[in-house]
Amino acid sequence: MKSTDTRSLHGHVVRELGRRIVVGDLQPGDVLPREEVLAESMEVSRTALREALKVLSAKGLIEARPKTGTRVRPKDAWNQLDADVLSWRCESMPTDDFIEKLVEMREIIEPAAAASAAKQRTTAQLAKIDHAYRKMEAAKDPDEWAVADLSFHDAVLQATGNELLISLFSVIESALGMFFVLSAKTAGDFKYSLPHHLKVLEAIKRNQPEVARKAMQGMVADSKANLHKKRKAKAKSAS
Amino acid sequence: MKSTDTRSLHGHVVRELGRRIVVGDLQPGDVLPREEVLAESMEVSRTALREALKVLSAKGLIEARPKTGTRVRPKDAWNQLDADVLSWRCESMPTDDFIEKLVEMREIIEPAAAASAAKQRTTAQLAKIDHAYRKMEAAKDPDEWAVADLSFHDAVLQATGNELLISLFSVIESALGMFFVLSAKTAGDFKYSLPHHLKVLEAIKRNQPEVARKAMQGMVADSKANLHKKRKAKAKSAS
DNA sequence: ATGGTACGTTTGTATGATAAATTCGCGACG
DNA sequence: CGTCGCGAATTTATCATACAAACGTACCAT
Repeated sequence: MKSTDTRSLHGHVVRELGRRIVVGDLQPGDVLPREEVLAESMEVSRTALREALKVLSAKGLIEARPKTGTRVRPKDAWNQLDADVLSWRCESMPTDDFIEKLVEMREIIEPAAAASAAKQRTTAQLAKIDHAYRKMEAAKDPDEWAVADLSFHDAVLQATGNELLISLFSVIESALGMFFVLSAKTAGDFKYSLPHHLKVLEAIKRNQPEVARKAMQGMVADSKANLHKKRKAKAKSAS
Repeated sequence: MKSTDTRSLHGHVVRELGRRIVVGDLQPGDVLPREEVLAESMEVSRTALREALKVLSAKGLIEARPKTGTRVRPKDAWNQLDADVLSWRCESMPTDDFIEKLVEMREIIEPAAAASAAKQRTTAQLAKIDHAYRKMEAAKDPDEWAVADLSFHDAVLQATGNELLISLFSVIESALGMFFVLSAKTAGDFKYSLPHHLKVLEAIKRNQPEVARKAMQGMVADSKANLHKKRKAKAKSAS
């Protein structure tokens, strides 16, 4: 997923202000300093600042009005599914509660996607899924497996033919990815979920939506349980 | 859902360019004129144009690089779940295919939300759902019923406690709403789905996730069938 | 032929000025 | 005494211009 690059000047301002808002440093209802002084405190020109404000406004984080000033909008107006908003939350607020919500989204999306793929798939799309599966099978190390795994799930989503679903998956997965980084590497047998993937593949091949749904449900549930185990182990080692 | 207002100057440019891209008038890979001439053709200053471009960039529609120019990004980079992008698609491309995808999203979200709500709900959240249901029951005309219906579904989503799900629902529903506008008004009995809602309410009250899921599934399926009937009737009257 | 360097084009940033919009207070009138 | 309307002040919105930085391209040197 593409996020605003922090190299450019206004990009840095977007990230800085966005983080402050998402983190809660700036709370909904708060009015920010007027553009002139805010620009000075950020050490950028008013032009660059305004471009940043427009971007944050597009993400639903702020709202600017003449005379009143620019204020932080209530949380329910935020574009929670924006890639940046999500990544900012992940950077600073890795509370178990939030990860739980991400996992819940995955539990909803992936089984539904598998079922839809089993209905809609073309042979070309099936071939891509099959190809990804073979890559997983052939993976020699956790890194190879990780990219193959991602392309498998991506291929399933593509097979639904629903770009809304694809976009949603892409956002959620990239956010969850931040917590999965070392997941596969620390696992004793990184291929343990291969049978799950095979079940999904077979069901999609045979056009059995409900079988595919169940199989994917099992896979996600397994992954969830694994994540819990990891987090507990991490918490123990930290204490 | 909050969309960029078209009253402001750059807001108008955002909408104009956004529409052109989403509609396909400007295709992925196309490079648009350089800022100076584009600003002139839009009859705005380069400053205002650039603010608009930054917003479109935040939505993933375009990408600007020095020397190369600004070009339209591939469709799979677009923020398909952005409220504006969706509404632009709805304005100009009301193909049955796209509506189908929106409905599919709803079929995925709502039953899952109902199940989650049945698990997580607080008594306060239940009270809100109940309150919305009574408003539906008491509705005297299709307009009253429409707002009560929306608040019912919204209350269910709120009860999941998952702001990601809430945000997703909000976007999808507002897009679908554009096709439902006259739906209730043209129905002979606009309260026909009241029993469905009651089933969902009862299941959530009794903390029965799977019952709630099934009930909501039935409701959405019914709504889908109704929409199909409407579209066929409309197509017939048009011919 | 290949590699590096100079140049031109386009976006990025800065600055200052003016327009438009909205809130708030003040005053007039009922 | 209350209410309505008008004016002033403040803040964002827009504009015009200038300069800096980045990137591709082409040319030159080896």
